[in-house]
Amino acid sequence: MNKMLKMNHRDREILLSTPLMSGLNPALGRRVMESAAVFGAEAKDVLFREGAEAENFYVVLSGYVRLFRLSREGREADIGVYGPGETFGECAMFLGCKYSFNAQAAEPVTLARFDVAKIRQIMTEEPEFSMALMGVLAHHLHDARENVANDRLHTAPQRVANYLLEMLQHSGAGNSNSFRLPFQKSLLAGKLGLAPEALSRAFSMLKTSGVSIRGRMVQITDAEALRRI
Amino acid sequence: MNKMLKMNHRDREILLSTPLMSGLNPALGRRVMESAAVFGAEAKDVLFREGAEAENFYVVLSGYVRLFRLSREGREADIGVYGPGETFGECAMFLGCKYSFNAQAAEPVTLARFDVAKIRQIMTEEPEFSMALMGVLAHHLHDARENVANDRLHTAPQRVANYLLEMLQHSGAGNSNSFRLPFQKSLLAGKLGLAPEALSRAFSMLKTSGVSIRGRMVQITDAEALRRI
DNA sequence: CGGCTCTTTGAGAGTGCTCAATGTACGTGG
DNA sequence: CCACGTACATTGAGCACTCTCAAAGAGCCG
Repeated sequence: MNKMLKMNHRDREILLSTPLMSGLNPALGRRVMESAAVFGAEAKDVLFREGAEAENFYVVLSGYVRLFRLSREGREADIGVYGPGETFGECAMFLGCKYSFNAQAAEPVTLARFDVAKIRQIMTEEPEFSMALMGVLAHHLHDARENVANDRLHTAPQRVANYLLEMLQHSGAGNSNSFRLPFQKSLLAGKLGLAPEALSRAFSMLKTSGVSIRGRMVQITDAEALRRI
Repeated sequence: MNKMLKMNHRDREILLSTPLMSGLNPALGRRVMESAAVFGAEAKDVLFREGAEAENFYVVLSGYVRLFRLSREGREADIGVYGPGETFGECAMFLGCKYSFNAQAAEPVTLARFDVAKIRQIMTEEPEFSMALMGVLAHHLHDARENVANDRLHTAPQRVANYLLEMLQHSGAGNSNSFRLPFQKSLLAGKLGLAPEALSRAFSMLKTSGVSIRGRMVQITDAEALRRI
């Protein structure tokens, strides 16, 4: 658990193509990279807990990470799921340096860990980096609000249909009509604010709208019908 | 509607004590202020629509503003409610300069409107301002995620109890056990993701936990009982 | 006092959760 | 290579919750 790794060429490449870093000039990119260290974690490893002192934020290099909050009775609610190229935990820098949620590896992952103190210094000197980070924050904000609206406006089958259509866009650029779910169904259920059973039932309802599922493979024969759900 | 006003001393004072501006050095504060104009709007006036070109963001000087999204069938879901001293619409600057939600005055309001182009210029030159804006973004992000978790973890009476306890903190610093709701109950219902009827029922359930309501006045006789809900 | 809006109350239906049991996939070890 | 075990996924039944629709009540401003 939390095994330190040497940053290899591939890690570096992924980091540089991240929304956080892709726009930076080469010198600045190198400087930011120097405040990062790469490590691996196993499925279910806790990366940090709500309330803990935030000395780092993270970028996912491979695998998926789950952010969630706990109720007093111990029930969990997912707040977001982040995959390769995405940043998480950065908001704690501006919220009293305390994490406001829990983070857990949903599967074996490799992560880049950034040092908050060093990054904060960079921000005071390099507006270019601040702009990039604001972009990330704004994007996360947009996602979170979209989640709120989605939960409040749409039923389970509608949320699932939306998700499938979104995935269809992002994979194969629209020419293909099938793709692979990027992670476990139970994780997807959490991301959509559903119990696993509800996701399962939603999938079986969508069969009548031209969706077929085998394992993680999804095939969509009638995207129009999905949009009408 | 959208009546332009001259910025008076009081407006200036409120703006300067805002999270967005309170930390800035005087010269920078003046410069930021110069990119703003004050105006008033009536209840239900639309300030901007989802998808519209974002040339401004706003700070509330008085009254409350409602942010919401629309479903295809025309149902509305509130994403946030912002009051005096709070910023909204700033995220659009980083999302292709398109607003991603609708904004509407919930009552007569006065607002400061900031010019995005000028502010963007300031950001490239003044890291101090960027830091402040990142603080605002991070805070909004935190609120939005808290909303998601709240919706998914808590029932209507629990959400209302949470809200009342929060309000009790923020008003009177804890020595008083009563306060006034800052806006209409129907707006509060929307903010909490409830139909007005559900809010009403939640209030009447909370009567047995030492909450009494008359109009907008709330009295809490047993805060401990509320916490246990 | 009358008219309007906001709020409350009631009844009914839809939606998703919990719990429990069965099915299925995958990885391990015999 | 097959048998087994474990974790994941599906299915069913019952229940809790909140929405919708409809009507009655309260507050506010003219």
